[in-house]
Amino acid sequence: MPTSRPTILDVAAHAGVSKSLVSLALSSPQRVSQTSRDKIERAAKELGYRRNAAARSLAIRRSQTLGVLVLDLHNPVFAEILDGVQTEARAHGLSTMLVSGDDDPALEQDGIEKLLESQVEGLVLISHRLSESGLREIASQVPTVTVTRDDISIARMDSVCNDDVAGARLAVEHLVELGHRRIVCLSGGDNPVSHSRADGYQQAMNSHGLDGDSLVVSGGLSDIAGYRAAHQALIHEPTALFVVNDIAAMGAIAALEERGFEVPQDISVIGYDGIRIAGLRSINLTTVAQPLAELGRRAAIRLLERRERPDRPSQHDRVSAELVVRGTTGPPRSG
Amino acid sequence: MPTSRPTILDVAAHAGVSKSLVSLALSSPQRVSQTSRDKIERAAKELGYRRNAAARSLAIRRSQTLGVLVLDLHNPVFAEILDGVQTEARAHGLSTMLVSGDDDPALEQDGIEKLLESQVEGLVLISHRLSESGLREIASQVPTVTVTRDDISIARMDSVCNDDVAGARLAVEHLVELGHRRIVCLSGGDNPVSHSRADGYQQAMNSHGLDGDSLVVSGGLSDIAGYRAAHQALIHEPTALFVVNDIAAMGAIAALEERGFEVPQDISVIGYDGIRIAGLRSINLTTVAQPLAELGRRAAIRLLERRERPDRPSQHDRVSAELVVRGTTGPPRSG
DNA sequence: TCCCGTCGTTGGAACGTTCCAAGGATTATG
DNA sequence: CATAATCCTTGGAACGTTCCAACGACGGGA
Repeated sequence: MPTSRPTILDVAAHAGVSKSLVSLALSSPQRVSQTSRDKIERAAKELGYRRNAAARSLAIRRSQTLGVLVLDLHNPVFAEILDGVQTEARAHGLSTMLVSGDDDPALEQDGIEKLLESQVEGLVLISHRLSESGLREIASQVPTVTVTRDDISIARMDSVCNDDVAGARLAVEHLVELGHRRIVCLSGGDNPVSHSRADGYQQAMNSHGLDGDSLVVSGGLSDIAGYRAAHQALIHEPTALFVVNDIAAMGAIAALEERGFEVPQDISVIGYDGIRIAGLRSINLTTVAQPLAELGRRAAIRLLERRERPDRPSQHDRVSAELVVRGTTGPPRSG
Repeated sequence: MPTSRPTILDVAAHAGVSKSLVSLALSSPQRVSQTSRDKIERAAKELGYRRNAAARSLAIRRSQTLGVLVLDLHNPVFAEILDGVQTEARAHGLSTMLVSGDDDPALEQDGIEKLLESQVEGLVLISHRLSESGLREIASQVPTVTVTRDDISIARMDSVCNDDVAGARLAVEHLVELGHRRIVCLSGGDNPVSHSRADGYQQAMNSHGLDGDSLVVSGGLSDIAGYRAAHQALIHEPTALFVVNDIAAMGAIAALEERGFEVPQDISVIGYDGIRIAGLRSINLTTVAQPLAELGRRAAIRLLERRERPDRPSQHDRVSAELVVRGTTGPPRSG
């Protein structure tokens, strides 16, 4: 700030060597003599030298950066996925650049534009809402992987998801084992994820001969949506609810308590996602947990692979979710 | 990816004009003729041209980017603060680059290094844990503002905080108005924020002549810490708890319910921070809400100001917190 | 003794932009 | 009709790196 930052030339002059040698000392120290190395190190420290990432990325023609787009920073799953991306990226010497769509498609588009201008070497899209053609265009320019969605398949684009159908079955199995029969599913409305989870529910119910007892109430993915859907579900006197995401499950529990039902004594509730807060003592939600960080890690790995081999076939990873039994499920009262 | 990206020269050749004109058309279109502008636009679209941010930032000698360091991505307040930073930055045509310290001081240091190498034009530190000398060095290189902490004052560094003492008083006032007297404070351990909030509690208790009833139990800022501290607090038969942050308050509520107390009928609980999840139906926590996005917005503004006038005196903003009454506070049973 | 390989070092070109001084064309002014 | 002013356009230098070909010095093998 005081004056402009020192450059490699300043360091070179100060150390009495050429700029090339400074550059070399910075990137592969073992290739310069001990004496020069010392001089350079000292000079750099004295001047407070710091290399200029822009110049570097221009020269080497790669940014060493991965771009990450999240739909909305407030979505609690995002931080955990991002964690995985960052860990893996860091292990390979890459930085990550994050932009948030803030739930606004225009900003989302804008953010991607920024990332591409920054020459990111790969793009992780966590719950985007781009059109197929938009995706196709992006994927043609840079290695891209979508996390959480795999409804669109595009050449040169990979995806990483959990197996929603299997996960939902896990949830139902758990309830059935506890002795429940009248299990209602609170679905999250019209999106691929909710559909798959509702499917899994249906399959599991059928395979236990509970077709007659099965019922899907469609709501939304939010707290309030879960709250409302639970009120509706109560008409059918369920002994357990399978809610397709944790946040909505939290809303559902609020509704049940409001109506005087105790969870899990009167009605059991199981969610889906495995977000951290749902594990806090005051909620203690039984759920099907996605390995969120693992999703992020895999996404980063796919990107690194495709960077090596841009034309390798698309890969669609499925990681399996895991039942986490906590305090909101138990045997039914009369079971 | 297919071949290397088109550059401004490719566009120029394709449009039959000079590179300089293309550059001009991109930055100030009104200064080139209609015909050239059209040709250039068409050429750029056809080639899928996208400007190279690295080259640009090298040439103009500024990155147009703000750096943000967060202590830990999982901290629920972070997203909301970041929101404010991004909104403000965006309004001024700046991007933001986020790095997370992941609760590890080495990574934190590393992240800052990365940001500085990227020539960020300002740095927002959200709950850092740097030493004073570390801070001083950073602030000497780039406009810096700390959010959430203002215990260290350094030339050329600004800070943005809420007024914890006043906020804590607000909480106590609320409880006193409801008729509570035996109000216990669950503090968050040995950090500046917790101390200030406990101070505010003490002041408010004194000013209502409740010195005799005041009691501070020291715990931590986590869910479990709140849970444990609540158990301790119960020994003193409080009618209300003031917990210095929302997450710990959630833990405290869990403890109370476990011991058979109903909230707020038997014991009222009020938190501090105003994190979004605590407002969900299933928690519905009364709290003192910091204007989190506003904190972020202000931080960005300070940075922009200092970018203009690097040597203006340090400014320490205090924004005021606000009482948000929800479902966990009410009149005491016998009041 | 001469040549060759190795080691440490160097200047120059390149990366893709922006900016500036200056060029040419056209129009306005005396 | 000459000159000035305006508008649009241009080439070249700069930004701070990395990389490459090439250099001299030095030691070892023939």
